[in-house]
Amino acid sequence: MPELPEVETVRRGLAPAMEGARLERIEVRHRGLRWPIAEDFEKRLTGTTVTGLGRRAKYLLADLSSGEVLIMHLGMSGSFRIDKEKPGAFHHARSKDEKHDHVVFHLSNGKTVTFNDPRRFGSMKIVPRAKLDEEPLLKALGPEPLGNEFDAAMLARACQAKKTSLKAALSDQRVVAGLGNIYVCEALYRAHLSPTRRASTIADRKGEPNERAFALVDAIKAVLNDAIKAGGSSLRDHRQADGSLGYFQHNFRVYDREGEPCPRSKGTIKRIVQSGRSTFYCPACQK
DNA sequence: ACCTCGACCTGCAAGC
DNA sequence: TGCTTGCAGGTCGAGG
Repeated sequence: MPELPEVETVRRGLAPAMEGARLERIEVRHRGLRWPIAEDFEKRLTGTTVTGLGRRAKYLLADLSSGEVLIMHLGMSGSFRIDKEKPGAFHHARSKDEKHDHVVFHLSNGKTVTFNDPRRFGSMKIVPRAKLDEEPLLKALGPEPLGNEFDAAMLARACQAKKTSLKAALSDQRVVAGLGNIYVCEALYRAHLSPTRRASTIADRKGEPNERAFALVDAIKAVLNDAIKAGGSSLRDHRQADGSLGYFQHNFRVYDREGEPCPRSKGTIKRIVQSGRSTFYCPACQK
């Protein structure tokens, strides 16, 4: 579920609860995430204060007063929940939703932040801040799509020598960091570009961006900004409900709409498989 | 060096 | 109703 906009929405939801709070107690109920949670995880976190909560691509980065950084990834099915610990309250029986609560952060402000992840593709890792730029998880990541370094010239250069499809290139976190299956489909739709088109066709022989590269960069930025905006409003709704973060509904134009009419042409949305993942697009208006 | 594919997990919906 | 199958928003590492 979580691509860049969802992770950013989670970050914005968690920041008010976590920033400035001390981690009083860490409860790890299941160490078997994508990689096992380190044996010294609880010890390294307990007693430190979260000084800031940031994001790089789909990773959440919690800055700690200990001089370390907690790196978290939501995988496919991860989410966070904020609960207010009511002193002396009965705790109700564990519901089905709590079955996959793997890590619980008990904060000094009386709140708890719980990481839930049914499929356990998520991950958590602590690294010294001084070593963050050598961190293998982050080192190979391409530019942030909403940052200034991400532009048509850069994208064209990155795609110039590629033999793969545009879909595969945009899904590659080394080319641009934070897009996933949904937003790649949505961005290509907005840019009127076919997911099967060779990535190198957004550049000329010299690697200079062409019209398609400019359209694509604009589409990527627009679709991400729209989704973050939608996430912001869903945040307000969700917080009152059950505090769960990481999940919100928006209207995709092509994703998961196989067989439906194209919103802007006479075409019908088609589903194909590219490198093992579903791609949705309109063959009539995406060239 | 590049690219594709299987593997890691659980849950859910569709089909029989 | 129950079983089986396929599919899911990610990414790493093996193998071509």
